Amino acid sequence: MSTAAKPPRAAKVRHAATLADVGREAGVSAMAASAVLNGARTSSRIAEETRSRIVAAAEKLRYRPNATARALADRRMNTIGVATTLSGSELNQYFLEVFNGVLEAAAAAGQNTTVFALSDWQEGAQRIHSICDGRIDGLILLAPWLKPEAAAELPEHTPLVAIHANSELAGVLNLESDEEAGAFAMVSHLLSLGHRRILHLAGPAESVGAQRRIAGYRRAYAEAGLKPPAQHVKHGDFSAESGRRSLEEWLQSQQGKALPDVIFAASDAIALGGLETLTARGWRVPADISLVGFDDTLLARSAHLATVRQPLRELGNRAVEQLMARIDAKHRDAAYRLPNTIILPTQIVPGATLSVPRQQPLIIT
Amino acid sequence: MSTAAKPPRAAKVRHAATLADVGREAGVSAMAASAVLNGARTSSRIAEETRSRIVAAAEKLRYRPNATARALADRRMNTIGVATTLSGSELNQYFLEVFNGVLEAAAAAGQNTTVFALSDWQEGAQRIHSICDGRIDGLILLAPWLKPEAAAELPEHTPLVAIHANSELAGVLNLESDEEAGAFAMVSHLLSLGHRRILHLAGPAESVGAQRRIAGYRRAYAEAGLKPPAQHVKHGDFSAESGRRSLEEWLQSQQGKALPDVIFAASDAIALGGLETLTARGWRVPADISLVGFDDTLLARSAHLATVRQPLRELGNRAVEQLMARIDAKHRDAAYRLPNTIILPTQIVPGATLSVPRQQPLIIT
DNA sequence: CTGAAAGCGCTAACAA
DNA sequence: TTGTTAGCGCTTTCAG
Repeated sequence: MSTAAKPPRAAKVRHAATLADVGREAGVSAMAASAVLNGARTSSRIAEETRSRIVAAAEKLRYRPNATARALADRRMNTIGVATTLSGSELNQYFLEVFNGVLEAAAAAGQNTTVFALSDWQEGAQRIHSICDGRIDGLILLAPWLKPEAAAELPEHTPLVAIHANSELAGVLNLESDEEAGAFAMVSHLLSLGHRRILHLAGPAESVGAQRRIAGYRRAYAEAGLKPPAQHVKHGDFSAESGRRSLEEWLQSQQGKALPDVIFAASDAIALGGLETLTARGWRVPADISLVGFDDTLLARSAHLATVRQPLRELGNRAVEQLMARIDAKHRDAAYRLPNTIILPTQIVPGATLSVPRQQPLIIT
Repeated sequence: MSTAAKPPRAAKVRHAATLADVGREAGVSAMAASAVLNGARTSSRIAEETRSRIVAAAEKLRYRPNATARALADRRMNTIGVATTLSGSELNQYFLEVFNGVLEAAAAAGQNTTVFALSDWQEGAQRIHSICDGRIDGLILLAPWLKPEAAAELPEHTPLVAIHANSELAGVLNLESDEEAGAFAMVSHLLSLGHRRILHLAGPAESVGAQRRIAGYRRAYAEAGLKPPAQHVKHGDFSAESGRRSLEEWLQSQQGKALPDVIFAASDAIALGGLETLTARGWRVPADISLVGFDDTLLARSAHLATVRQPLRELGNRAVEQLMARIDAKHRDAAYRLPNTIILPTQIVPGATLSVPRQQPLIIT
């Protein structure tokens, strides 16, 4: 046997050279190496000569700092999480746009972003707890649907921010856009164009977002001194498939009556689904019937759909900004569970699917 | 002063109760707690009585395992990374679809997914190194464009898998779809419908993906015993904006000549951009001119664009599957840098934008 | 200016 | 069956 110090254990997997390796190579301690290579505010400055020896050694050994070790010592991963339900097959444009905003702002703040795809919000607080285990410094909840009981169980040690939460979450900032005002503005605009029979293809009855769009729809009629036609709000979910089916069902139930002047869909996806149904039945948009959506996703823009713009990307930006503020506060040992609500404005987007109503209404067959 | 043992340091930030806390509470050691609460294969089984005491203590203290500590000890984060360039404003449907596949497969494998948004592949290997620092167990490179020099510098200690790499990467599995065959099949189909003047709006000349589509386009003519019309390949990039502009430019350069029978775009985005240009000039699709794309993104499906399907979601699935195999191999101390190539088939997707050519060609004005 | 020591929370090996 | 010891790689006091 030689005198070579045998390693305490056959390292399972070597990640790369460590600070200790570098120190050994340069003939200094690991902390000297740390100070030079990663040292943020290690007040003690290292002599120029030592420093260059260390740098050379690091270079030679291809030293790479290990993020998990640093995270353990710092209690900080420099990573934020985004939790959402990416339901099955229908690709979610809403998610994509918000996510882009998150990515953008996170990158600007020097943070990484990890995505947690929940199968269902009902697994809720439990799952969220298991996410907040040190691997992320803060979490964005994207359109969470949590029961009040679940909300009370949310982790306390990780800053949380929600976007379009379906109910208030104790101690969690909620970011939203002014959906009621957006719906109000759009429907008022439709009324001012002369439309009267406005069919609203709404979202789920339990969704506050859907409720707010309906409220805006009703208020627009009210403030115009008009009454919305009976049976002109049809619930479904926010998907294209739902838009297709739900319009079809509605039309079947209204045979022989007048075709609406315009369809106001609660999402772009619904609108595009509805468009399929209209086209399949041979109606032309907007000559025979106008169509407007809600969200202003890329899909809408590419279809030239008139819609209500929600500032999706900006919601993502703002969520990150607020989350970072809370993370920093926590690390400064300040209060970081600052509940609050931020509401961004919505806005009407013109498009090729909207024009004035026909003179003579068509009849539903 | 009381006799209370003062803590060694005022804990900067408490994550949650630790195993030591739980052990103390239950009157056992931390490793007993570890064995009970997290213990995978800690052979020594704990007495039932102790176990329940530990579980109770954990419950009471709301114990949560700390992911970073575990990662440091295990050298494993149970997280995979996806690196890509998400260029500026134009939302990337290609990314969304692949990413969905990745998320799906990663979730099934119990892994999380973190996204690294590169500003540019040219920062390349350097940036990728800084990503592979223990925070992820493996990395998927999405459509990387790396110079050979950069490719040689890729990290060795982290398994890597590429999707649609623009050049072979030493030691990195590359997943792709058969673009040449897809283009060949589509153009052959167009020819069989009687189309002859097929304008190909291609991608960047340096992109191998673009080159392969062009190769398929040429081979289809060749195998049909025909010659492609002169000046009927126009380069651009893969975006809608490019499709718009590049078709416009081409049309301007071809004034007075016959309008092509059909446009074969190298991406759905290009096709949709081209559609705008055609519509703006008053041409109807497919009555006046047919249009087909490439990719089969959601955008194409929603526009009923005829296109060539690349199995984007499946590419994401497969990338994760292969990556996991390599990560596992590495942890078993087996070889994990297994270069290879996997090519998935492409397929023609019918759509409303394709019909037979006009009898009399229109003239470009 | 530099090194020694302790600890972040967890796990694997070895004693008891 | 359980506790002890020794790290994973890095940072941060605190002495020298």
